[in-house]
Amino acid sequence: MTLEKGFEPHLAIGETTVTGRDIEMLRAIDRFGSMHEAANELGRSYPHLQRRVVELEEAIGQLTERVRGGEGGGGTQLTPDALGLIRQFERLRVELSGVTTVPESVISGTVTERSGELATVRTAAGEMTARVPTRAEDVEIAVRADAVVLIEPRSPAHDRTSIRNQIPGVVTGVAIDDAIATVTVEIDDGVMIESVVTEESVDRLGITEGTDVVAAFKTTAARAITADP
Amino acid sequence: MTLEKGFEPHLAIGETTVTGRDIEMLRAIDRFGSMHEAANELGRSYPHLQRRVVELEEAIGQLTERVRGGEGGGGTQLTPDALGLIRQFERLRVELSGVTTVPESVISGTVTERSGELATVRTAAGEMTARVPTRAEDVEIAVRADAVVLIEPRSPAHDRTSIRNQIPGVVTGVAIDDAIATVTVEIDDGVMIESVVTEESVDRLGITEGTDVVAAFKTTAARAITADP
DNA sequence: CGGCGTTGTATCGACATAGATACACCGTCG
DNA sequence: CGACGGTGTATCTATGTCGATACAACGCCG
Repeated sequence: MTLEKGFEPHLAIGETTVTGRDIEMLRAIDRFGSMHEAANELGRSYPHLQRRVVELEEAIGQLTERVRGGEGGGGTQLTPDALGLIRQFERLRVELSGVTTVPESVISGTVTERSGELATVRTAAGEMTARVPTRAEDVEIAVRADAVVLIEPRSPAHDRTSIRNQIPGVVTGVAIDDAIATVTVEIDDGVMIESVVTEESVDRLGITEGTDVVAAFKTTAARAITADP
Repeated sequence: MTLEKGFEPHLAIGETTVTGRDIEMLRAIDRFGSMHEAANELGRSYPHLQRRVVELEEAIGQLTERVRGGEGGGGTQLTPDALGLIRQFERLRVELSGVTTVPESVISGTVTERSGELATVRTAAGEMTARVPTRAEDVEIAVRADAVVLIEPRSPAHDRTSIRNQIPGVVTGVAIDDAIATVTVEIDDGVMIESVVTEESVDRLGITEGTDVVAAFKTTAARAITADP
């Protein structure tokens, strides 16, 4: 039984929310220069589509230049704001899909010290700092693999960065697919951290199975959730 | 006009998808030990709620122990699988909400070279590498602020890490809230990158307005979308 | 000046969703 | 043995969504 992670993005302003359907609609309007043809293409009714455009504009501001009559009967062009809206939505979708496609490492531990939203967590692989939104004792720290940096050991001056969690380990696996490598680092017996890096970085740092590396990640990229409820 | 980023998470298996409403329902059943009281609490009709439980179980497997008659008239208890499902859903929600709560930086540029899913992008602030899923020419690179590392300039050996994008800039703003700082770095005239770091890092690196820093992020954490729809 | 293909608007009907109601079934408890 | 409070199920109805239809308004074009 494997459940597939999914999501539906939206952008909200006041009562109205811009959905994927709206973006699809705006893109069709842009493609055809006509709400009528857009409605046809999408298999939607023109009256509702037109109504929706007005509704969005009432909430967000001008999104279209609609002309009635004239050459070709008229038409509808998107404003730069509308194009920006489409891009913003697409960025949101891409970033969210990053969550569902990038692997995540989970490390359990217990909170030893708190400071605001941050906390120090004692784990099998040593102490780490993470964001701990809820008041919790036993936690699981989750780190996205694309937030994990691999550092060559014995290279100096790594307190000169904002990366506070730097955990030495040994590479136990390297899987390369289409110029992107997923590197598994064992930071304690049976405790793994995954990192996705470019194939170029793997080559440059000479990473293969058995290599000593430091797996590093920012405190703000590590999120803890309570382990129990 | 600021649009608030949002999303609706779900878990899919075959035709049926588990929504936030389903999770809310399961949690209410767990709280009361009774589907009837759960329906009351949520203001939902018992028949549909009961039907939905059966539907979910047909897709996922046993989620409840439902007994009819007996002490207190019977009742419904969640199985460990159901509790695991709730946790899985909650974790997905937390991961996704990371995207909507952390600021993103957007940098436009044009693709100059491709290698698999990766590409080199020329921007006003120099060349960067990013994930570019679609075949695109003009792109926008989006980077999450919690993936941006701040590095002290003139510190050596930063080719000894898997961070390929290292862009010098000047700090133009530091906003501290609850031990977490949002640092704005100007990497070119009017082009900003935001980074969220701990207050501790801000102090340690001596970051204030006007400080020279290097804003760095991994290629795999930078995602590009087409600028033209 | 009429035709054409748009935008704008009112209205109807099909359909899905979800609450409301009613009732059979079940097993313990007083 | 009947009351009680739960599960299981059929059915009706209110509601909202969305496509379908119809028609007015508009302005270029032949």
